Amino acid sequence: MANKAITSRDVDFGKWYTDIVKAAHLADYSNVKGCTVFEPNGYAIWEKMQQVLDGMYKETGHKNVYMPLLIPENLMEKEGELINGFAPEVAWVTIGGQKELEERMCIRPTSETLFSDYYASKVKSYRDLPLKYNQWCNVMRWEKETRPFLRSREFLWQEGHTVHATSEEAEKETRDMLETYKTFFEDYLAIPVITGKKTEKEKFAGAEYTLTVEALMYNGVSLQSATSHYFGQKFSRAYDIKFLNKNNELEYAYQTSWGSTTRMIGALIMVHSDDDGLVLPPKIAPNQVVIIPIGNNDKVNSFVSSTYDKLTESGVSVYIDNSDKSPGFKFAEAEVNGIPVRLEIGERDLAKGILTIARRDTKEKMEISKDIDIVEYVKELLNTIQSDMYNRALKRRCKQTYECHHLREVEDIMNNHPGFVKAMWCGNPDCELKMKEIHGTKSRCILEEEQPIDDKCIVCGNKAEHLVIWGIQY
RNA sequence: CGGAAAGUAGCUUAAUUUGGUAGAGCACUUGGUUCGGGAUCAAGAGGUUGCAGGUUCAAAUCCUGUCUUUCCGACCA
Repeated sequence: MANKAITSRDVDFGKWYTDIVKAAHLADYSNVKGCTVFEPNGYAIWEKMQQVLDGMYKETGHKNVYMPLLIPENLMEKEGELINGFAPEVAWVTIGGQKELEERMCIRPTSETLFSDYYASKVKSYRDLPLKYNQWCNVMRWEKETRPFLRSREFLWQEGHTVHATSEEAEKETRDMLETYKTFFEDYLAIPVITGKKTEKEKFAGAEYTLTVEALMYNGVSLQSATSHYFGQKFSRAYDIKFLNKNNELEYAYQTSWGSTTRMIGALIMVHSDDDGLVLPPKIAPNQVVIIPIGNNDKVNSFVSSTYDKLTESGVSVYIDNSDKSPGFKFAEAEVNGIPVRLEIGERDLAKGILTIARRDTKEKMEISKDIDIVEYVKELLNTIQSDMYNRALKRRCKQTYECHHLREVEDIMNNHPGFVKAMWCGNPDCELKMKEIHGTKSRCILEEEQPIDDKCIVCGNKAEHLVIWGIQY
């Protein structure tokens, strides 16, 4: 039976999304537009994401730092493209409501300026390089339209900023971090992604180029999910980050930055969840298993606690729902919250020598012998759920990806059943603008490794340069 | 930032048209009986009607402003 508090995702996807956010207690609205409260369930997912990503960064030689929240105006403006790109959404600070500070300051929308200024003072020699830093923090961008997780004015993220002695090394870093994101999305979030290069029009303000991880949501809308930028010497020239190379020549350093945000929680919802609530992939679920005792007697209680101990010792995150709600209520609540595996332990089953185990993703219920090696069984089930979730998402994305050779095909697709459109492009920004007239279809990224599917641009018919994935974006 | 709609208890809402003691269901608290798909009985608590002004003997209701939310455009992770 469907959850009464949740609108069906096939009826109204936008409403369904916010219903899930509220029903699963991920976030709540505050009195400031675009600034939400991260509730325990939502924040726990973020902590898990942080834990995994942070481990990956550390393994590849990155160190965490923390930069100030405020950026002085003169620092912000040194690199022209960045400030031009961000100007409309930068929040400036006033004191006591009206009084401007002696030096105007803004709340960071991103921290390239702060890192670059810092690096300028630290980098003297090729021996100082590379510097590979990352920070976990909040940033503020004054968006017009907001949605929990997907687009908020304040959001949490990680931003990596690195400096290198050569362009080769910096470009490799840009690629490596893109791969890290891809691995994280596919192996942990169970979300298949497409990677590629942003067009000039869509790239990060101030970057030489931007690499991106793009995912397709259940409703066929695409979501830019993480980005990795190569800056070349753009920022080092603006901020004067110079070092002496091995030939004793003064040279500007090469930089990168890469980021991923709490938007990933939104992606998790829109790819996997259903009308009964959240569905979490086991590898990112703060709680992987819930044990629901049914009835209250010594036999049940001792079996529950020994099962709990075994699972906990083996590293499975598990909790016992000991509240005095009815079993049916607990089942429904575990489902809304997206707990991957539910173990129902009751007198009736124990008498028969069995346990009931249910998986959240398929809602399948199985009866297993109570003498089975529960740790092994649960671990295998968690792995199965993880890969099944990925495969289902991949299958859906394949179904929602279309090769197009004519604009009218794109129009037909975006009208009736949106998704990723693969089509050739000549490289002219005017053709991107034309494409945008079709329900706001934008280039998501340039596919770099796939074979061309046509020799003409789908918009103007001139010689095609790139195979591009197009989509309607969040 | 332009266009549209909404805001009454934690949630869903009644009373707004025609100004006159803000009422219910779910959730919550206490006690009992229950417990294998959102249990049930009894009692109880919870509101300056988003906020600020104005009109009036009287405002949830009418007027003005403002904030928040949702949808549609423009901007964006």
